[in-house]
Amino acid sequence: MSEDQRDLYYHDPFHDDQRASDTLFSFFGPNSTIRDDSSPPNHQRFHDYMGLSNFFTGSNGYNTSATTFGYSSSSSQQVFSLQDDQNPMRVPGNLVGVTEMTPVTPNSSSVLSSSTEAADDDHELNEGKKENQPKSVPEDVEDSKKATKQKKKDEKKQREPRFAFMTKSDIDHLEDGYRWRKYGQKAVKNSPYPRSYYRCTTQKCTVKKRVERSYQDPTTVITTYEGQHNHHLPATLRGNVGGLLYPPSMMAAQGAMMGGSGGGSSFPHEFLAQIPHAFYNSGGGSGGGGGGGGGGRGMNYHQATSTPLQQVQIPDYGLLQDMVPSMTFKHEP
DNA sequence: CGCTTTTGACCCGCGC
DNA sequence: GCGCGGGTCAAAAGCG
Repeated sequence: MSEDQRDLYYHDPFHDDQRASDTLFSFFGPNSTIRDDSSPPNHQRFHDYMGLSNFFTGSNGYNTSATTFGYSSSSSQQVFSLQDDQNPMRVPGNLVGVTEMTPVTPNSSSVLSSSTEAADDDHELNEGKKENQPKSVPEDVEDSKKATKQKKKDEKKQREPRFAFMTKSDIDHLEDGYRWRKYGQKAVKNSPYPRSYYRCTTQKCTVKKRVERSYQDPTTVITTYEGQHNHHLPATLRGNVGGLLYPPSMMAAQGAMMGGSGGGSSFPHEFLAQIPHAFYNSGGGSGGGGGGGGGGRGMNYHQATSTPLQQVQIPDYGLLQDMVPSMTFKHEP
């Protein structure tokens, strides 16, 4: 694991106040932070989200977001956080912070500008690994294994862009509209909580995500997405429907959180769920793809706490130490 | 029966 | 070179 990740996991996200206050700054500038002190209706917040959404969806791609952040794509990582000063969020999962982690690679710009391609590469790599690294390696495969090794060396660290965020939730695996298959679990050093590894079950989709609970704040779940979905939300979900997670008003808009109306559900959880989607599939939400029927059953969100977020901070990301954009996110009761 | 989860083993990169 | 830790594989078990 790279240092950035290590920092994410091992630095104290919630207690290193000084650090965060030094690094956090208004994401959209003083007048554009997500802050609804005057308790505006939800759609007002979605207007605020627009800024964020535009930021994410922008004109497609990581470079855009990178430049929006004010630094080039050669930067290792980009971070912003959502901050809720005191007021409780009436949502199952409270979004705490979001982090985009671009690949740590010499030519990250190319990855950023063609992340789909990168995803395919990764897929091929994985396939190659599967085929060429069986548990018991026949001798005739040895050469190809070496070749693969060399190839991998050459292409080393063609990592997928990563995108991490923290949520306040009782459950680890928050529903985000996609289907995931768990493929591993590891104990995390210095943490009593294991880290789970998930892969998108959609064919040829190489998106992965890691889910772990913060050992500093067990109520906080750290989710890290890696890769880019090359498909829309699955039509059916286990106990959920994409269209429920993403109301048509949201789906119809370009990308996430674009809907001016917001359907009256200004859901940080939706926001949470949409971030990777919007980020990776900018414009992918066009046409209200996830129809799925608007109302009916309540969203099948797992029960999560509504614990007020007090001092919420993004952790020290090491390489990002001088680049920690943030925004304030207040929610009226 | 098909899909998902569990879990031990393995691979790999990195620091010492 | 070795050990450590993160990430992945894949067989077996579990589940609906």
